[in-house]
Formats: sequence, structure tokens, C-alpha cells
Amino acid sequence: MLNMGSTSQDVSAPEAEGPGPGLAAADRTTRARIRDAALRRFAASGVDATSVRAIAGDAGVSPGSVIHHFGSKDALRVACDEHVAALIREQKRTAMAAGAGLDPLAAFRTYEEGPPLLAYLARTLTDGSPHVAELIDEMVRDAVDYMAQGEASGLLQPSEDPHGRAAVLMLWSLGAVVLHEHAERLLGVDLLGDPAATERYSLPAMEILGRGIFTPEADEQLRERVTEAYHDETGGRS
Amino acid sequence: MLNMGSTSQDVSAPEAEGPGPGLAAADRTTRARIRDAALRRFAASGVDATSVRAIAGDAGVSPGSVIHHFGSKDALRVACDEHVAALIREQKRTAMAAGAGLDPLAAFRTYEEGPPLLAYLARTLTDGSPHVAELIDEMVRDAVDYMAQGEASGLLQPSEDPHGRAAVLMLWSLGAVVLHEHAERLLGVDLLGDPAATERYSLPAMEILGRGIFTPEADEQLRERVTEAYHDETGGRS
DNA sequence: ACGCTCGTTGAACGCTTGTTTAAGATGCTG
DNA sequence: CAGCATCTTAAACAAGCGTTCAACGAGCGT
Repeated sequence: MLNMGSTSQDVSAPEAEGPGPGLAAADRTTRARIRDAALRRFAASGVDATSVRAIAGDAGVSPGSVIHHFGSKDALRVACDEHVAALIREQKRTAMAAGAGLDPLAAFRTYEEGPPLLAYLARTLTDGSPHVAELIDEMVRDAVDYMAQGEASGLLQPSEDPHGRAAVLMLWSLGAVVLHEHAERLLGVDLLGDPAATERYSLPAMEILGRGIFTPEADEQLRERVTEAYHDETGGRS
Repeated sequence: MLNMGSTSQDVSAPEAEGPGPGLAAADRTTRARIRDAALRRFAASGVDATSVRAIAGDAGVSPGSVIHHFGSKDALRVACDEHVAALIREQKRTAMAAGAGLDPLAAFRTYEEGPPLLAYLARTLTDGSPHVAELIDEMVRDAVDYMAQGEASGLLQPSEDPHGRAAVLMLWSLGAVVLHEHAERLLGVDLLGDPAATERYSLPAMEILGRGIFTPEADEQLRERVTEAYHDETGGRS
């Protein structure tokens, strides 16, 4: 393991700026190798079930070296969170510059510069990382803006609650990714993998998002009943 | 701790058949108390992060007693899976007998005989329990049947892929529950709690499921483009 | 060549984990 | 009462955990 630069311990990130993606091969900085190994292990088995020794083994270093570079396992986890968040933000920026997608789902389809990224997100969405939460909030804000544009251009219907609609769609999309194991069993689709091979998921999803599932008459009845139930304070169903 | 029955170690379950719910208070069989304590701990902190000693402490017994009753921590986890699955099946049966709901979401709204049940489900949906997987499959099958009835009665639109539609709706509903933490932050709604106080989630959801999000013209264009892209084998977008 | 810093390591520490074990309590049965 | 089965516990066990530490080697400015 040679020292391949002037300073290889730099907390700020001058490393993920090359043309290639941030999750390359086996060389790179020791620190980056450890982080990438941790990313994959965390994504595959969860943070608690992953030992520092396993990460060190994958990265080809000693357990002490992992601690030396990140201070603690928890700090390593935070570094992974920040790195994934930064990578996704970058990806989102380039995807946005390349041209708009079709729906909020399309935004996620571009998140596959490698399965580990989505897999890590699917894991950490459920164990409460502040950085991931901030990232989700940001994505919802962007979705609101983006859907307002779609509404203005006649692509999307207007909504009584634009923020609520964007948030629910985001929850559904992310939720499906988190439950990718069940999606694979139920639909035979790998939501973490190739976005071109997800039609068994995206076709039903687009059918629902296209016309809804209720008949227009049932929708109207439902809407009346719900609004009156929520506005009537004396008693919904007890 | 007195012995409060003839036999208090019975693997088959003659305990969850009373009129009251299965998650009662502090007395009951020692075995049941341990299982319920484990259920709450597992739901709150995850299985890996929960120690046998913590469960024993909550149940008011020694760690050895936990192992004596269940054999191992993993077997205790399986027992929790089976118990939750049985409880949800029972709840589903009674809800189905009481009268049909409005949509697949409504089926979940009835799953709150106490937050721990849904919380446990939200946890274990992501760490691959075979029993939970079987339960989900079963719920999707029921949803297909139920939605076929809705379709026949003019409530729901027909679908090109009834199983796919039901599965996607199930993934979305369960996914939102799994991401309840983000739902709370984004929408101010507790999806694990009182089903009467979830309008900030269910109103946007019903708006989407009612009319969809795309305008009819955009939907038609989208449908054409997608089907031709998937049917054209020479090359989707490269 | 010196001193200095830094990356790296293997060994060890303290702690928690799940589980085992031997012993004691309790109630039922003969 | 004796015998038995069951429940329960405190104590101990081995294993694995995250982390610390002292030592070593390499690069580098002076």
C-alpha cells in the first residue's frame, strides 16, 4: 500500500471529481477503499451486523487502520452517509441538466451508477440517518418544483396539495426501493439493478399514475365522503 | 413469579383466542410476556440492536429464562414473526367479515390494535423473514381477489395486469409504513398510529389513486411511447 | 544522516453478546 | 412424604465486538 499522493487524509473531498464515478475499482486512496468497502458491507448486511474487521478485510487493511482513518465505526457510517448523499446530489444535478424525465420515478432510475448506491440508500432509509433525511427533504422540494413545471406544461394534473402529492409519491417510490426484496419476489423485478429491466414494476405503476385505480364515479363519491368525514368534527366513525 | 396455570409451556397457541387482543398488559404467561417484550424491543430498535438481557429486563425475568422458553434469540425472533403473522391474519379475517374497505390502503388502516404490531411489521419487512414474506404474498393474493370484486362492482377500473397492480399498490402502502419516520417528518403524519389522523397522507394518496397524476393526453402519449419502447427489441434507449 | 510525521500493523484491553450450567424453588403425582 | 417435572435464577463461559496502544517502516525536509 503505497502512499500515492501528497496528502491522503483529507476530510473535504477532492476525490470524487473525476469524470468516472466515485465507486471505482481496487486501488485509490486507502481511505476511499475503506469507505467503499464499508458502503458495500453496510448495504448488504446493515450497519449493526457489519464488523469493522470485515470492512478491514474487504479493504485489505487492518482493523486499526479503519479506526485511524475515521475515528470510530459510527464516524465511518456518517462518512458513508455524506458520501452517498454527495454522489446522489451530483448525479441528480447532471440528470437534471441532461433533460427532464417523465415522472418522479424517472429521477430514481438514474441513480444506478452501480447497485451499491441504491442498496445503501435502501438500507439507511430505515435507520434514521440525519444526512439521508436531509437528502430526502431536498429531493421532495425538487420534486415539487419539477411537478409544478410539469403542471404548467400540461403534463401533470393540478393538485390540491402539491407538497403532499410530491411527498407521497416520493414515499411510494423510495418505499418500493426499500422493499426491493419483496418486489423481486412478487414481480420478478430488481429495483436496485438495471433500470431498463423494471417494466414489470413500472408498467403497473404507470397505469396507476396515469388514470388512477378508481372509476370516475367512485372517485367522486369517495371524495365527497372523505372530505365531509374529515370536516365533520362531531364524529367520524367511532 | 408464581406458576399461574397447569402448563405454562405450550408451543401451540391456546393463548391468543380470547375476545381481547393478543398484546395485553403485564401478567399473562411468562412465555407470552417475553414474546411481547421482544416484539416491542425488536420493533423499536431492530433485532440486531436488541439484547436478550434487555428483553429479559422488560419481561421481568432472567436472560436464562428467555433462552429456556425459546431455545435461542433467533427462535424467539421466529416466534415473534409467527405471532405477528397470526395476529394480522386474524385481524384481516374479522375486518373482511365486518365489511369491505375502500381501497387496499384501508386494509392496513385496521391493523392497529396497538402500534407495536405495525411497528414490528415495518421493521421486519426489511430484514427478510420468510414468515413475513409469506404473509405479504398472501395479502397480495387477497388484494387481487378483492380488487376484482371492486372492478366487477364498478368501483375500480380494470387493469391490464391485475396482479402487478395489486403488488405495486401493496409495495407502496407497505413502503410508506416502513418509511413512517420520513412520512412523519415530511407530512406530519404518524402512519403507525391512529388511522383517523392520517389525512395528510391519505388525502394526497387518494387524489393520486383517484385520477392519477398525468393529464389524459400526457398519459396517452406516455403509454404509446413506453409500450413501443418495450416491444421494440432492437434497442430501448442505450 | 538526522528528526519528524504519517500510515500501518498485530496484539491486547475491556466490554457486551448469546448461551450453558448447576443449583434452588415450586407444585403436582404417586 | 418422596419423587418428579417444571420454572427460574445467578454465575460463568467462550466468542466477538469496537477500540487502544506501542512499535515499526517509509518518505521527506533540512
